[in-house]
Amino acid sequence: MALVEKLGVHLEGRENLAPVAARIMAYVILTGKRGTTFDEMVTVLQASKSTISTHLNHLQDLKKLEYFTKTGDRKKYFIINKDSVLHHINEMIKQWEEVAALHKEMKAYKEAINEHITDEEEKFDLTFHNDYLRFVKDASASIENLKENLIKNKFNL
Amino acid sequence: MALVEKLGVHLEGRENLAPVAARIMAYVILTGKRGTTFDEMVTVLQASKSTISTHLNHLQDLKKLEYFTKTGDRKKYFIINKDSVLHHINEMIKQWEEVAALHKEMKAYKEAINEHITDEEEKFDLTFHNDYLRFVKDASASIENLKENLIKNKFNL
DNA sequence: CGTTTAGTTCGGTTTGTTCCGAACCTATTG
DNA sequence: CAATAGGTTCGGAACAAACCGAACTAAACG
Repeated sequence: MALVEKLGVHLEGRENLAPVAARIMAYVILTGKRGTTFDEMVTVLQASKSTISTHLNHLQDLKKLEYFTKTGDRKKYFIINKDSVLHHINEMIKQWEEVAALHKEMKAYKEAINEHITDEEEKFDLTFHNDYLRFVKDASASIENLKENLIKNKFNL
Repeated sequence: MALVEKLGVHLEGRENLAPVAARIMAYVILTGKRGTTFDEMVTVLQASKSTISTHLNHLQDLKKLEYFTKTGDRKKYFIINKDSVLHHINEMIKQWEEVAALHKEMKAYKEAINEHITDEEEKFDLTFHNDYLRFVKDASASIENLKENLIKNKFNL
């Protein structure tokens, strides 16, 4: 349980989730493949049914959780999304593309203004955006690479 | 101003900053090296002096902003921290180290439990943590690499 | 030494988030 | 068909954050 809390705090900041939502994730991760049920979470996390219900649905919408069932059993057994690592990588790539697009827009804005300025000293310095763009480009490339490797490894096992 | 808002929204989510704090960052970035003053931000961002003051100090504590002065002028001219790209990279590395440490702790916890389980089927599956650890390790390595390159380029210019 | 400039501090209001309980829904079971 | 299991939905309470205005400080100017 100490680990659940610790991991919970981490996830709360990192993925910005509500406290209970983060604890659900933490608990599900630490429970592993046996899966955990709605009732178990209500008991163990000491939260109300409504809170668990809401967050559980939200986490499924975000594709962070999924569940399996057992024949002759109405309960759902929640586990983390099987390709959450891959999903996470894709999210990162998407975010970095967004950042790159923003920097390009800012650069274009500054370049447009620079055209109307004669004094070289007054002109916008673009190195910040250039540095950032290179950084993002390289970072994206290496993440993309990791993604490929991960996919390969998945099918070679 | 549309760009300030757009970039503001982005920074708000990404660095989790308060709305006005994010807009300050956005405005400072888009103003560039000429720098922007307290008063200018009060006017242009349409926020109170107290709000600007508080956030400005907070952003300086976080090393996101710094200022320069002009002789015979009491105002401070705010600009983004000169090595914010580097700072950002270091933050990322630190965060990933944290993630790695957590995964190691979870793995250790699961391994300890596995020892007391005889049925192979019931044992915790550790591939998730192993995948994640490899991912983090590789990601850290490539970011570390980018950092080196960036530093080299800075001094070769 | 009174006034202006540049900014800080504090208390309070507004706004937003997070969680809960109670009522409700829909299968299944005795 | 009443009861139970396994949830969902909604209104509101409790708490936290973000922001503001007013009063304040500290340096510099006239």
